[in-house]
Amino acid sequence: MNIYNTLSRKIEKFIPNEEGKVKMYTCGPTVYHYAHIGNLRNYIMEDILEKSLNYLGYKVDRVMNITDVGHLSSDSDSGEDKMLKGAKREKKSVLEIADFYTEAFFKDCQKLNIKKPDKVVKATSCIDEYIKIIEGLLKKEYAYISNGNVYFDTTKLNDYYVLTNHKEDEMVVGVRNGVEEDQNKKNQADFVLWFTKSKFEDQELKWNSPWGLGYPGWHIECSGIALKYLGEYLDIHCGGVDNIFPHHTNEIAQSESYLGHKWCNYWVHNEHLNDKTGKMSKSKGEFLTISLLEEKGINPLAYRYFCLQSHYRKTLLFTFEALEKAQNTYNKLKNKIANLKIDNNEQLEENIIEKYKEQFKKAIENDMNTSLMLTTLYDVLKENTNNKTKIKIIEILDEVLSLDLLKKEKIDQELLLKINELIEKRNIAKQNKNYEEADKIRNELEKMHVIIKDTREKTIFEIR
RNA sequence: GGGUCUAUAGCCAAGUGGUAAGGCAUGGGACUGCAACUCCCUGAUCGUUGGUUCAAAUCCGACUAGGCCCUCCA
Repeated sequence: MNIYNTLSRKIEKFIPNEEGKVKMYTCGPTVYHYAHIGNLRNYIMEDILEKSLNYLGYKVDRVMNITDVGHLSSDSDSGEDKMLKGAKREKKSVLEIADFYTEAFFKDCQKLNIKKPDKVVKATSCIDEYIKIIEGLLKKEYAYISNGNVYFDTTKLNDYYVLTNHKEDEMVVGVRNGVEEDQNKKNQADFVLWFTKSKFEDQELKWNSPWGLGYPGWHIECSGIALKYLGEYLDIHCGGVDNIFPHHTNEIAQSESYLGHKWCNYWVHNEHLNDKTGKMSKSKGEFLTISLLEEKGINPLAYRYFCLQSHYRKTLLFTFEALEKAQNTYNKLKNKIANLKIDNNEQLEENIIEKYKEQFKKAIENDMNTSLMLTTLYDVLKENTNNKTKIKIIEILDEVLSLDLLKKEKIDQELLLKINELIEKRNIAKQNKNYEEADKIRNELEKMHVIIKDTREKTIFEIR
Protein backbone atom coordinates (compact mmCIF):
# COMPACT_ATOMS: atom_id res chain seq x y z
CA MET A 1 0.00 0.00 0.00
CA ASN A 2 1.13 3.51 -0.72
CA ILE A 3 0.19 6.19 1.73
CA TYR A 4 1.03 9.83 2.33
CA ASN A 5 3.29 10.32 5.29
CA THR A 6 3.27 13.74 6.92
CA LEU A 7 6.76 13.02 8.22
CA SER A 8 8.25 13.02 4.72
CA ARG A 9 5.48 14.98 2.99
CA LYS A 10 5.47 12.27 0.36
CA ILE A 11 3.47 9.25 -0.64
CA GLU A 12 5.43 6.28 0.61
CA LYS A 13 5.21 2.54 0.32
CA PHE A 14 3.83 1.23 3.59
CA ILE A 15 6.10 -1.27 5.29
CA PRO A 16 5.15 -2.24 8.84
CA ASN A 17 7.74 -3.06 11.47
CA GLU A 18 6.50 -6.60 11.67
CA GLU A 19 5.42 -8.30 8.48
CA GLY A 20 1.67 -8.68 8.16
CA LYS A 21 0.92 -6.76 11.33
CA VAL A 22 0.06 -3.13 11.85
CA LYS A 23 0.15 -1.23 15.07
CA MET A 24 -2.13 1.74 14.67
CA TYR A 25 -2.95 4.55 17.05
CA THR A 26 -5.74 7.01 16.43
CA CYS A 27 -6.43 10.11 18.47
CA GLY A 28 -9.91 9.82 19.89
CA PRO A 29 -12.46 12.37 21.00
CA THR A 30 -12.44 14.71 23.92
CA VAL A 31 -15.73 13.81 25.47
CA TYR A 32 -17.07 17.11 26.69
CA HIS A 33 -19.75 17.46 24.04
CA TYR A 34 -21.31 15.66 21.09
CA ALA A 35 -19.09 15.01 18.10
CA HIS A 36 -19.96 17.11 15.09
CA ILE A 37 -19.96 15.67 11.61
CA GLY A 38 -16.57 17.21 10.89
CA ASN A 39 -15.05 15.25 13.75
CA LEU A 40 -16.77 12.18 12.45
CA ARG A 41 -15.30 12.55 8.98
CA ASN A 42 -11.96 11.84 10.61
CA TYR A 43 -13.24 8.67 12.24
CA ILE A 44 -14.89 7.49 9.05
CA MET A 45 -11.59 7.78 7.20
CA GLU A 46 -9.70 6.01 9.98
CA ASP A 47 -12.28 3.26 9.86
CA ILE A 48 -11.70 2.92 6.12
CA LEU A 49 -7.96 2.81 6.70
CA GLU A 50 -8.25 0.04 9.26
CA LYS A 51 -10.60 -1.97 7.07
CA SER A 52 -8.43 -1.33 4.01
CA LEU A 53 -5.43 -2.73 5.84
CA ASN A 54 -7.52 -5.75 6.76
CA TYR A 55 -8.52 -6.11 3.13
CA LEU A 56 -4.85 -6.17 2.17
CA GLY A 57 -4.32 -8.97 4.66
CA TYR A 58 -2.79 -7.13 7.56
CA LYS A 59 -3.73 -7.87 11.11
CA VAL A 60 -4.38 -4.49 12.63
CA ASP A 61 -3.85 -3.80 16.29
CA ARG A 62 -5.57 -0.49 16.89
CA VAL A 63 -5.92 1.71 19.92
CA MET A 64 -8.01 4.80 20.42
CA ASN A 65 -7.93 7.08 23.42
CA ILE A 66 -10.81 8.83 25.09
CA THR A 67 -9.75 12.16 26.49
CA ASP A 68 -11.67 12.47 29.71
CA VAL A 69 -9.31 14.71 31.60
CA GLY A 70 -7.47 17.97 31.57
CA HIS A 71 -7.89 19.35 28.11
CA LEU A 72 -6.91 22.93 28.52
CA SER A 73 -7.92 25.55 26.09
CA SER A 74 -4.63 27.31 26.60
CA ASP A 75 -1.02 26.47 27.18
CA SER A 76 -0.61 28.14 30.49
CA ASP A 77 -2.42 26.94 33.55
CA SER A 78 -5.12 29.46 32.99
CA GLY A 79 -8.01 29.37 30.63
CA GLU A 80 -10.64 26.75 30.81
CA ASP A 81 -10.62 23.04 30.98
CA LYS A 82 -12.97 21.68 28.36
CA MET A 83 -14.13 18.78 30.44
CA LEU A 84 -14.78 21.04 33.36
CA LYS A 85 -16.58 23.52 31.19
CA GLY A 86 -18.84 20.77 29.89
CA ALA A 87 -19.49 19.56 33.41
CA LYS A 88 -20.38 23.03 34.61
CA ARG A 89 -22.64 23.61 31.65
CA GLU A 90 -24.65 20.53 32.46
CA LYS A 91 -24.21 20.57 36.21
CA LYS A 92 -22.71 17.11 36.28
CA SER A 93 -19.41 15.71 37.44
CA VAL A 94 -16.57 15.48 34.97
CA LEU A 95 -16.79 11.71 34.94
CA GLU A 96 -20.53 11.75 34.33
CA ILE A 97 -19.98 14.06 31.42
CA ALA A 98 -17.22 11.85 30.06
CA ASP A 99 -19.33 8.70 30.29
CA PHE A 100 -22.33 10.32 28.72
CA TYR A 101 -20.49 11.73 25.73
CA THR A 102 -18.35 8.65 25.25
CA GLU A 103 -21.50 6.64 24.87
CA ALA A 104 -22.97 9.26 22.55
CA PHE A 105 -19.81 9.18 20.45
CA PHE A 106 -19.92 5.43 19.92
CA LYS A 107 -23.62 5.59 19.15
CA ASP A 108 -22.83 8.03 16.36
CA CYS A 109 -20.04 5.79 15.17
CA GLN A 110 -22.39 2.85 15.06
CA LYS A 111 -24.84 4.76 12.90
CA LEU A 112 -21.99 5.49 10.52
CA ASN A 113 -20.82 1.87 10.50
CA ILE A 114 -17.55 2.89 12.11
CA LYS A 115 -16.17 -0.13 13.86
CA LYS A 116 -15.27 0.48 17.46
CA PRO A 117 -11.51 -0.04 17.85
CA ASP A 118 -10.66 -3.19 19.77
CA LYS A 119 -8.90 -1.16 22.39
CA VAL A 120 -10.49 2.04 23.57
CA VAL A 121 -8.58 3.55 26.47
CA LYS A 122 -9.59 6.32 28.81
CA ALA A 123 -6.92 8.89 29.52
CA THR A 124 -7.69 8.67 33.22
CA SER A 125 -6.86 4.97 33.29
CA CYS A 126 -3.17 5.37 32.51
CA ILE A 127 -1.93 7.95 34.99
CA ASP A 128 0.82 5.62 36.23
CA GLU A 129 2.14 5.30 32.70
CA TYR A 130 2.37 9.07 32.27
CA ILE A 131 4.17 9.42 35.56
CA LYS A 132 6.63 6.72 34.52
CA ILE A 133 7.37 8.52 31.25
CA ILE A 134 7.71 11.92 32.89
CA GLU A 135 10.09 10.49 35.47
CA GLY A 136 12.13 9.02 32.64
CA LEU A 137 12.21 12.35 30.83
CA LEU A 138 13.29 14.18 33.99
CA LYS A 139 16.02 11.63 34.55
CA LYS A 140 17.32 12.11 31.02
CA GLU A 141 17.00 15.87 31.52
CA TYR A 142 14.55 16.31 28.70
CA ALA A 143 12.21 17.78 31.25
CA TYR A 144 12.43 20.28 34.09
CA ILE A 145 10.33 21.45 36.98
CA SER A 146 9.28 25.05 37.23
CA ASN A 147 6.92 26.53 39.74
CA GLY A 148 5.37 23.15 40.51
CA ASN A 149 4.75 22.05 36.94
CA VAL A 150 6.84 19.71 34.84
CA TYR A 151 7.80 20.95 31.37
CA PHE A 152 9.39 19.37 28.35
CA ASP A 153 12.51 21.22 27.24
CA THR A 154 12.28 21.47 23.48
CA THR A 155 15.78 22.94 23.13
CA LYS A 156 17.20 19.50 24.01
CA LEU A 157 16.10 18.22 20.63
CA ASN A 158 17.94 18.68 17.37
CA ASP A 159 14.76 18.91 15.40
CA TYR A 160 11.66 19.56 17.41
CA TYR A 161 9.62 20.69 14.38
CA VAL A 162 9.94 17.41 12.43
CA LEU A 163 6.38 17.51 11.24
CA THR A 164 6.04 21.13 10.25
CA ASN A 165 9.32 22.80 9.23
CA HIS A 166 8.40 25.66 11.50
CA LYS A 167 11.08 28.21 12.23
CA GLU A 168 10.80 29.26 15.77
CA ASP A 169 11.68 32.94 15.44
CA GLU A 170 9.15 33.39 12.71
CA MET A 171 6.27 31.91 14.60
CA VAL A 172 3.71 34.26 15.98
CA VAL A 173 2.98 33.79 19.63
CA GLY A 174 -0.63 33.87 20.61
CA VAL A 175 -1.97 34.13 17.11
CA ARG A 176 -5.22 32.81 18.40
CA ASN A 177 -7.33 34.89 20.72
CA GLY A 178 -7.25 34.07 24.37
CA VAL A 179 -3.90 32.32 24.38
CA GLU A 180 -1.79 33.29 27.31
CA GLU A 181 1.87 32.61 27.57
CA ASP A 182 3.01 30.56 30.49
CA GLN A 183 5.68 32.54 32.35
CA ASN A 184 7.14 29.44 34.00
CA LYS A 185 8.51 27.98 30.79
CA LYS A 186 12.17 28.31 29.91
CA ASN A 187 11.52 28.41 26.20
CA GLN A 188 8.66 29.52 24.07
CA ALA A 189 8.10 26.07 22.58
CA ASP A 190 8.23 24.09 25.84
CA PHE A 191 5.06 22.37 26.91
CA VAL A 192 3.60 20.97 30.11
CA LEU A 193 3.90 17.32 31.04
CA TRP A 194 2.35 17.55 34.49
CA PHE A 195 0.42 20.26 36.27
CA THR A 196 0.30 20.71 40.00
CA LYS A 197 -0.39 24.41 39.91
CA SER A 198 -3.73 25.19 38.51
CA LYS A 199 -5.92 28.18 38.66
CA PHE A 200 -8.90 25.93 38.62
CA GLU A 201 -9.85 25.73 42.20
CA ASP A 202 -12.52 23.23 41.46
CA GLN A 203 -10.51 20.90 39.20
CA GLU A 204 -12.23 17.66 40.01
CA LEU A 205 -9.74 15.09 38.93
CA LYS A 206 -6.33 15.07 40.53
CA TRP A 207 -3.79 12.38 41.16
CA ASN A 208 -0.80 11.98 43.41
CA SER A 209 2.53 12.19 41.66
CA PRO A 210 6.18 12.64 42.64
CA TRP A 211 5.63 16.35 41.95
CA GLY A 212 2.54 16.70 44.04
CA LEU A 213 -1.17 16.44 43.55
CA GLY A 214 -2.05 17.31 39.98
CA TYR A 215 -2.99 16.13 36.54
CA PRO A 216 -1.27 15.32 33.24
CA GLY A 217 -0.65 17.67 30.36
CA TRP A 218 -2.64 16.98 27.28
CA HIS A 219 0.04 15.59 24.99
CA ILE A 220 1.42 12.98 27.37
CA GLU A 221 -1.86 11.14 27.26
CA CYS A 222 -1.54 9.81 23.72
CA SER A 223 2.12 8.92 24.12
CA GLY A 224 1.39 7.07 27.34
CA ILE A 225 -1.53 5.09 26.01
CA ALA A 226 0.21 4.22 22.76
CA LEU A 227 3.35 3.04 24.53
CA LYS A 228 1.40 1.02 27.06
CA TYR A 229 -0.85 -0.77 24.60
CA LEU A 230 1.17 -0.88 21.39
CA GLY A 231 4.75 -1.00 22.59
CA GLU A 232 7.83 0.94 21.60
CA TYR A 233 7.34 0.77 17.84
CA LEU A 234 4.27 2.19 16.20
CA ASP A 235 3.45 1.82 12.50
CA ILE A 236 0.68 4.34 11.96
CA HIS A 237 -0.51 7.29 13.97
CA CYS A 238 -3.64 9.07 12.74
CA GLY A 239 -5.44 12.27 13.54
CA GLY A 240 -6.82 15.45 12.06
CA VAL A 241 -4.45 17.89 10.35
CA ASP A 242 -5.02 20.38 13.13
CA ASN A 243 -3.20 18.01 15.44
CA ILE A 244 0.06 18.07 13.49
CA PHE A 245 1.18 20.98 15.57
CA PRO A 246 1.46 21.06 18.48
CA HIS A 247 -0.11 17.80 19.59
CA HIS A 248 1.63 15.27 17.38
CA THR A 249 4.85 17.24 17.32
CA ASN A 250 4.90 17.03 21.10
CA GLU A 251 4.02 13.36 21.13
CA ILE A 252 7.05 12.66 18.97
CA ALA A 253 9.25 14.80 21.18
CA GLN A 254 8.17 13.04 24.38
CA SER A 255 8.01 9.50 23.10
CA GLU A 256 11.28 9.47 21.21
CA SER A 257 13.18 11.26 23.95
CA TYR A 258 11.86 8.77 26.44
CA LEU A 259 12.49 5.72 24.27
CA GLY A 260 15.78 6.86 22.78
CA HIS A 261 14.80 5.74 19.29
CA LYS A 262 12.36 6.45 16.50
CA TRP A 263 8.82 5.74 17.55
CA CYS A 264 6.28 5.93 14.74
CA ASN A 265 7.00 5.52 11.02
CA TYR A 266 3.85 6.78 9.36
CA TRP A 267 1.82 9.83 10.31
CA VAL A 268 -1.51 9.97 8.56
CA HIS A 269 -3.61 13.11 8.79
CA ASN A 270 -7.15 13.73 7.70
CA GLU A 271 -8.24 17.01 6.24
CA HIS A 272 -11.22 18.90 7.56
CA LEU A 273 -14.79 19.20 6.65
CA ASN A 274 -15.33 22.89 6.00
CA ASP A 275 -18.39 25.02 5.73
CA LYS A 276 -18.42 28.19 3.69
CA THR A 277 -16.58 30.09 6.39
CA GLY A 278 -13.85 27.50 6.86
CA LYS A 279 -13.26 24.76 9.40
CA MET A 280 -16.28 23.43 11.17
CA SER A 281 -16.02 23.72 14.89
CA LYS A 282 -18.06 23.33 17.99
CA SER A 283 -17.65 26.94 18.91
CA LYS A 284 -18.78 28.66 15.75
CA GLY A 285 -21.50 28.28 13.17
CA GLU A 286 -24.07 25.55 13.14
CA PHE A 287 -23.25 22.64 15.43
CA LEU A 288 -24.02 19.74 13.13
CA THR A 289 -24.43 16.38 14.73
CA ILE A 290 -25.53 13.07 13.30
CA SER A 291 -28.80 13.34 15.19
CA LEU A 292 -29.43 16.70 13.59
CA LEU A 293 -28.86 15.22 10.14
CA GLU A 294 -31.28 12.44 10.95
CA GLU A 295 -33.88 14.99 12.01
CA LYS A 296 -33.47 16.56 8.61
CA GLY A 297 -34.10 13.24 6.93
CA ILE A 298 -30.51 12.37 6.14
CA ASN A 299 -29.39 8.79 6.50
CA PRO A 300 -26.05 8.70 8.39
CA LEU A 301 -24.73 6.31 5.78
CA ALA A 302 -25.44 8.91 3.10
CA TYR A 303 -23.07 11.12 5.06
CA ARG A 304 -20.54 8.29 5.04
CA TYR A 305 -20.98 8.03 1.27
CA PHE A 306 -20.55 11.80 1.00
CA CYS A 307 -17.19 11.51 2.75
CA LEU A 308 -16.07 8.55 0.66
CA GLN A 309 -16.72 10.40 -2.58
CA SER A 310 -13.92 12.72 -1.62
CA HIS A 311 -10.34 12.03 -0.55
CA TYR A 312 -9.14 12.10 3.03
CA ARG A 313 -6.37 14.60 2.24
CA LYS A 314 -8.66 17.12 0.65
CA THR A 315 -10.81 19.61 2.44
CA LEU A 316 -14.43 18.88 1.75
CA LEU A 317 -17.01 21.62 1.62
CA PHE A 318 -20.18 20.84 3.48
CA THR A 319 -23.53 22.15 2.33
CA PHE A 320 -26.91 20.59 2.88
CA GLU A 321 -27.40 20.70 -0.85
CA ALA A 322 -24.28 18.64 -1.46
CA LEU A 323 -25.23 16.19 1.25
CA GLU A 324 -28.74 15.77 -0.11
CA LYS A 325 -27.27 15.04 -3.51
CA ALA A 326 -24.99 12.47 -1.95
CA GLN A 327 -28.00 10.89 -0.30
CA ASN A 328 -29.74 10.76 -3.66
CA THR A 329 -26.68 9.13 -5.19
CA TYR A 330 -26.48 6.67 -2.35
CA ASN A 331 -30.15 5.75 -2.66
CA LYS A 332 -29.79 5.25 -6.39
CA LEU A 333 -26.83 3.01 -5.85
CA LYS A 334 -28.69 0.94 -3.29
CA ASN A 335 -31.66 0.72 -5.63
CA LYS A 336 -29.56 -0.57 -8.44
CA ILE A 337 -28.08 -3.19 -6.20
CA ALA A 338 -31.46 -4.16 -4.80
CA ASN A 339 -32.69 -4.67 -8.35
CA LEU A 340 -30.11 -7.37 -9.01
CA LYS A 341 -32.20 -10.50 -8.92
CA ILE A 342 -30.38 -13.76 -8.56
CA ASP A 343 -31.26 -16.74 -10.66
CA ASN A 344 -30.41 -19.88 -8.71
CA ASN A 345 -28.76 -21.48 -11.70
CA GLU A 346 -26.14 -18.77 -11.85
CA GLN A 347 -22.56 -19.73 -11.18
CA LEU A 348 -20.00 -17.45 -9.59
CA GLU A 349 -17.48 -16.26 -12.13
CA GLU A 350 -14.28 -16.42 -10.15
CA ASN A 351 -12.14 -14.62 -12.72
CA ILE A 352 -14.51 -11.65 -12.66
CA ILE A 353 -14.47 -11.59 -8.88
CA GLU A 354 -10.68 -11.61 -8.91
CA LYS A 355 -10.57 -8.83 -11.47
CA TYR A 356 -12.59 -6.50 -9.27
CA LYS A 357 -10.89 -7.51 -6.07
CA GLU A 358 -7.69 -6.46 -7.79
CA GLN A 359 -9.14 -3.18 -9.05
CA PHE A 360 -10.39 -2.38 -5.57
CA LYS A 361 -7.02 -3.25 -4.09
CA LYS A 362 -5.35 -0.83 -6.48
CA ALA A 363 -7.72 1.91 -5.34
CA ILE A 364 -6.81 1.22 -1.71
CA GLU A 365 -3.12 1.11 -2.48
CA ASN A 366 -3.36 4.45 -4.23
CA ASP A 367 -3.17 6.43 -1.00
CA MET A 368 -6.57 5.13 0.06
CA ASN A 369 -8.47 6.53 -2.87
CA THR A 370 -12.04 6.11 -1.72
CA SER A 371 -13.46 7.82 -4.76
CA LEU A 372 -11.87 5.14 -6.95
CA MET A 373 -13.18 2.49 -4.59
CA LEU A 374 -16.70 3.74 -5.28
CA THR A 375 -15.99 3.82 -9.01
CA THR A 376 -15.15 0.13 -8.78
CA LEU A 377 -18.66 -0.41 -7.52
CA TYR A 378 -20.17 1.24 -10.58
CA ASP A 379 -17.88 -0.76 -12.84
CA VAL A 380 -19.09 -3.95 -11.20
CA LEU A 381 -22.70 -2.97 -11.84
CA LYS A 382 -21.93 -2.46 -15.51
CA GLU A 383 -19.84 -5.61 -15.89
CA ASN A 384 -21.07 -8.27 -18.24
CA THR A 385 -21.63 -11.03 -15.73
CA ASN A 386 -24.44 -12.60 -13.76
CA ASN A 387 -26.04 -10.98 -10.73
CA LYS A 388 -24.85 -13.62 -8.34
CA THR A 389 -21.27 -12.69 -9.18
CA LYS A 390 -21.99 -8.98 -8.92
CA ILE A 391 -23.56 -9.36 -5.52
CA LYS A 392 -20.66 -11.47 -4.34
CA ILE A 393 -18.20 -8.74 -5.35
CA ILE A 394 -20.30 -6.01 -3.77
CA GLU A 395 -20.39 -8.01 -0.56
CA ILE A 396 -16.59 -8.18 -0.54
CA LEU A 397 -16.12 -4.48 -1.27
CA ASP A 398 -18.67 -3.46 1.32
CA GLU A 399 -16.54 -5.01 4.03
CA VAL A 400 -14.31 -1.98 3.57
CA LEU A 401 -16.86 0.59 2.42
CA SER A 402 -19.41 -0.39 5.08
CA LEU A 403 -22.32 1.28 3.32
CA ASP A 404 -24.83 -1.50 3.98
CA LEU A 405 -25.11 -1.94 0.24
CA LEU A 406 -26.84 -5.29 0.49
CA LYS A 407 -28.77 -4.70 3.67
CA LYS A 408 -32.50 -4.59 3.32
CA GLU A 409 -34.64 -2.79 5.83
CA LYS A 410 -36.39 -5.12 8.20
CA ILE A 411 -40.07 -4.45 8.03
CA ASP A 412 -42.45 -4.86 10.84
CA GLN A 413 -45.06 -7.51 9.91
CA GLU A 414 -47.96 -5.32 10.89
CA LEU A 415 -46.62 -2.47 8.76
CA LEU A 416 -46.09 -4.86 5.88
CA LEU A 417 -49.73 -5.93 6.00
CA LYS A 418 -50.85 -2.34 6.06
CA ILE A 419 -48.65 -1.44 3.10
CA ASN A 420 -49.82 -4.38 1.02
CA GLU A 421 -53.41 -3.52 1.82
CA LEU A 422 -52.92 0.06 0.62
CA ILE A 423 -51.13 -1.04 -2.52
CA GLU A 424 -53.96 -3.39 -3.36
CA LYS A 425 -56.52 -0.66 -2.77
CA ARG A 426 -54.55 1.61 -5.06
CA ASN A 427 -54.33 -0.99 -7.80
CA ILE A 428 -58.07 -1.49 -7.68
CA ALA A 429 -58.56 2.27 -7.89
CA LYS A 430 -56.21 2.31 -10.86
CA GLN A 431 -58.12 -0.44 -12.59
CA ASN A 432 -61.28 1.59 -12.16
CA LYS A 433 -59.42 4.61 -13.49
CA ASN A 434 -60.05 6.36 -10.22
CA TYR A 435 -56.68 8.11 -10.35
CA GLU A 436 -57.56 10.66 -7.72
CA GLU A 437 -58.02 7.90 -5.18
CA ALA A 438 -54.88 6.11 -6.43
CA ASP A 439 -52.75 9.21 -5.99
CA LYS A 440 -54.21 9.83 -2.57
CA ILE A 441 -53.11 6.39 -1.47
CA ARG A 442 -49.69 6.91 -3.00
CA ASN A 443 -49.29 10.12 -1.01
CA GLU A 444 -50.41 8.38 2.12
CA LEU A 445 -47.76 5.72 1.60
CA GLU A 446 -45.15 8.36 0.94
CA LYS A 447 -45.90 9.91 4.29
CA MET A 448 -45.07 6.53 5.77
CA HIS A 449 -41.74 6.75 3.87
CA VAL A 450 -42.91 4.03 1.54
CA ILE A 451 -41.97 4.64 -2.08
CA ILE A 452 -43.87 2.53 -4.57
CA LYS A 453 -42.83 1.45 -8.02
CA ASP A 454 -45.14 0.09 -10.67
CA THR A 455 -43.36 -2.61 -12.57
CA ARG A 456 -44.82 -4.70 -15.36
CA GLU A 457 -45.60 -7.62 -13.12
CA LYS A 458 -46.67 -5.94 -9.92
CA THR A 459 -46.26 -2.97 -7.67
CA ILE A 460 -43.24 -3.13 -5.43
CA PHE A 461 -42.10 -0.76 -2.73
CA GLU A 462 -39.18 0.28 -0.63
CA ILE A 463 -38.82 2.11 2.64
CA ARG A 464 -36.69 5.20 2.91
C1' G B 1 4.85 37.41 9.03
C1' G B 2 6.31 32.00 8.82
C1' G B 3 4.88 26.90 7.80
C1' U B 4 1.74 23.64 5.09
C1' C B 5 -1.93 21.93 1.69
C1' U B 6 -5.22 22.65 -2.36
C1' A B 7 -6.92 24.51 -7.43
C1' U B 8 -9.89 19.44 -13.42
C1' A B 9 -17.59 20.81 -15.97
C1' G B 10 -23.10 23.30 -11.48
C1' C B 11 -21.21 19.64 -7.37
C1' C B 12 -17.97 15.24 -5.77
C1' A B 13 -13.96 13.48 -8.50
C1' A B 14 -10.23 9.96 -11.78
C1' G B 15 -5.74 11.18 -13.92
C1' U B 16 1.37 10.10 -11.77
C1' G B 17 4.42 13.01 -19.60
C1' G B 18 1.23 10.55 -25.07
C1' U B 19 -3.71 14.03 -26.00
C1' A B 20 -9.69 14.57 -20.27
C1' A B 21 -12.73 7.83 -16.26
C1' G B 22 -16.87 7.59 -13.18
C1' G B 23 -21.00 9.43 -10.09
C1' C B 24 -24.73 13.17 -9.05
C1' A B 25 -27.27 17.32 -11.03
C1' U B 26 -29.16 19.55 -15.86
C1' G B 27 -31.57 18.92 -20.72
C1' G B 28 -33.85 15.34 -24.34
C1' G B 29 -36.11 10.44 -25.17
C1' A B 30 -38.33 5.33 -23.80
C1' C B 31 -41.59 3.33 -19.95
C1' U B 32 -46.15 5.30 -16.86
C1' G B 33 -53.11 7.27 -16.23
C1' C B 34 -49.55 11.11 -14.20
C1' A B 35 -45.31 10.17 -11.27
C1' A B 36 -41.42 7.44 -9.01
C1' C B 37 -37.94 3.52 -10.23
C1' U B 38 -35.17 1.81 -14.42
C1' C B 39 -32.91 2.28 -19.33
C1' C B 40 -30.75 5.29 -23.63
C1' C B 41 -28.65 10.04 -25.28
C1' U B 42 -26.48 14.84 -23.37
C1' G B 43 -21.35 18.57 -21.22
C1' A B 44 -14.36 20.64 -20.06
C1' U B 45 -8.78 23.95 -24.49
C1' C B 46 -7.75 20.99 -16.54
C1' G B 47 -6.84 28.87 -11.65
C1' U B 48 -3.40 32.56 -14.59
C1' U B 49 1.32 32.93 -16.83
C1' G B 50 6.31 31.72 -18.34
C1' G B 51 9.62 27.50 -19.20
C1' U B 52 11.47 22.15 -20.14
C1' U B 53 9.87 18.47 -23.98
C1' C B 54 8.55 15.81 -30.36
C1' A B 55 4.50 15.76 -26.64
C1' A B 56 2.26 18.99 -20.27
C1' A B 57 -3.91 18.62 -16.48
C1' U B 58 0.56 15.80 -15.33
C1' C B 59 7.56 18.25 -14.57
C1' C B 60 9.96 23.28 -13.09
C1' G B 61 9.39 28.76 -11.94
C1' A B 62 6.34 32.98 -10.97
C1' C B 63 1.64 34.82 -9.91
C1' U B 64 -3.52 34.55 -8.15
C1' A B 65 -7.27 32.56 -5.02
C1' G B 66 -8.68 29.59 -0.96
C1' G B 67 -8.15 26.17 3.40
C1' C B 68 -5.47 24.68 7.74
C1' C B 69 -1.50 25.40 11.60
C1' C B 70 1.77 28.89 14.52
C1' U B 71 0.37 26.16 21.86
C1' C B 72 -8.48 24.58 22.33
C1' C B 73 -9.56 21.43 18.08
C1' A B 74 -10.77 15.83 14.06
